[in-house]
Amino acid sequence: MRQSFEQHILATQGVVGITADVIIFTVKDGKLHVLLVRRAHEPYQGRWAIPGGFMDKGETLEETARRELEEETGVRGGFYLEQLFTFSGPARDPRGPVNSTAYFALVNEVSITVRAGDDAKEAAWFPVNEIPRLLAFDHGKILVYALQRLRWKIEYTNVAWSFLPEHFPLAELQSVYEAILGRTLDKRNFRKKILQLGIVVSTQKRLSGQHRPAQLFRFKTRELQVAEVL
Amino acid sequence: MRQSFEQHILATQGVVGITADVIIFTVKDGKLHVLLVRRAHEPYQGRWAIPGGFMDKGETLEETARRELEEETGVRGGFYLEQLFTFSGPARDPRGPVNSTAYFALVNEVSITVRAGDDAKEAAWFPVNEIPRLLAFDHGKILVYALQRLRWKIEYTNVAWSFLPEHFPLAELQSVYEAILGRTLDKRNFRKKILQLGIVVSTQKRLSGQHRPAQLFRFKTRELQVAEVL
DNA sequence: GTAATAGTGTCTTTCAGACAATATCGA
DNA sequence: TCGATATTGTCTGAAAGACACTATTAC
Repeated sequence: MRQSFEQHILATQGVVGITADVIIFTVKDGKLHVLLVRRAHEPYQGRWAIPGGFMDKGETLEETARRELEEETGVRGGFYLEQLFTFSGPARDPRGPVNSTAYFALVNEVSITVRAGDDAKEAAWFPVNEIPRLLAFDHGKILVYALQRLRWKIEYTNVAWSFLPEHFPLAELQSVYEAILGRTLDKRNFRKKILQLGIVVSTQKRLSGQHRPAQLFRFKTRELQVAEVL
Repeated sequence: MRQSFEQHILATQGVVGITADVIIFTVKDGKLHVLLVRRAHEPYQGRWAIPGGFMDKGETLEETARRELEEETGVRGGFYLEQLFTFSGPARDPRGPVNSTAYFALVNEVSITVRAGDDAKEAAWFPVNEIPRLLAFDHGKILVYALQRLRWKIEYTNVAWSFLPEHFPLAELQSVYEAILGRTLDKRNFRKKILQLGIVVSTQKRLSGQHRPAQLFRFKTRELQVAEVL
């Protein structure tokens, strides 16, 4: 029975590669960045690409995505990962049909150390408005889609926690929002809204430079919560 | 080169079945319905399931989904189709690993004629709150997810067009919203909001029974548009 | 006291939501 | 004129968005 099932699959759909690609975002220096890798092999050798890799036997797609994320960044937790879309079709990869399920990951800059994975000879952060025009495969399209989703997500949920350390001043939270949305926000209205939503709670003070020290906050929960932030 | 790519895939990921499953929604008799099929073969023979099928060579997943949709309902256009999520993992199907990409389709009741497809011996509409407890595979979970997404989509976009004919009275649009959201809406507030949004435009009058005839409206565009309806 | 950042309050306008009476048609 | 459905407006409360000054610290 198992045998005939496999044969049926091979006969009707053929051999299809299955990959998980992970668009890894972080906020660095007040700007939203994406992690790209330079491809070490054909096809698209030398082009920048979204990190990804083939599914292994017995894995789920999410496990593949987590594995790729760890290989590239070394994060061990405290990040946010969400499935984005599955891209398919015979023409995406010259080697043959490949189904790629894209995920996006949001990581805190300080919790990671970038390193190039297997199939890549180089990995680097790119500010989202300085991304190379030509990426490998259809990765340009995928990136656009991921950005849209991220912008939506940051406005309607509490995911911003994934970019921040446990404790942070509100000004830093605001700058995360500004980096992702690409516009400045009014400080008073922002604080009012965030505090009234109750997604953060205040804690102690903060050591600081030659100016008034800021109060530190933390997120009430570091799991996805729907909340109309903006 | 092609050969070694296929061999590499087979060695590392094995043979993975790829299906597109389509959750087909319609509004009938003022209630939201889902189309289910009764499985003709093992596994889960006799159980109700979401219609779906394996991808063919050279197809995209969306083409597979459209094909399944047409097989089951005969619709030829005027529907809405959107990718939902890709479910994966070695344990979903006893025959072996299967990646299922779920789509949801919204169709106008009158544009279709239900018929059982290949792998099904029967197809039927179920009101969403009278769905059999035990569905095949993990289809119960998938359905819950689809319902969430549909409820979100109807509140924030103009997709309601997909359930309605070209011309319709506002009361019918309202009943679509009520069927999907599962609560009644105030007529005055609903009309105010919809008209002010400008997603529908008025046309002529309507022949009717023994009461005041209603004005007919049509959607300004029958393509997805973001609009905060409710 | 100065430089630097943190923190706070009011006003206006818009919109969601509650609520009930009149209009028009066929019979 | 009755039965049935269509159509319309007002009020209230909540929240978004514009806007500028005071507070606290290190030096």
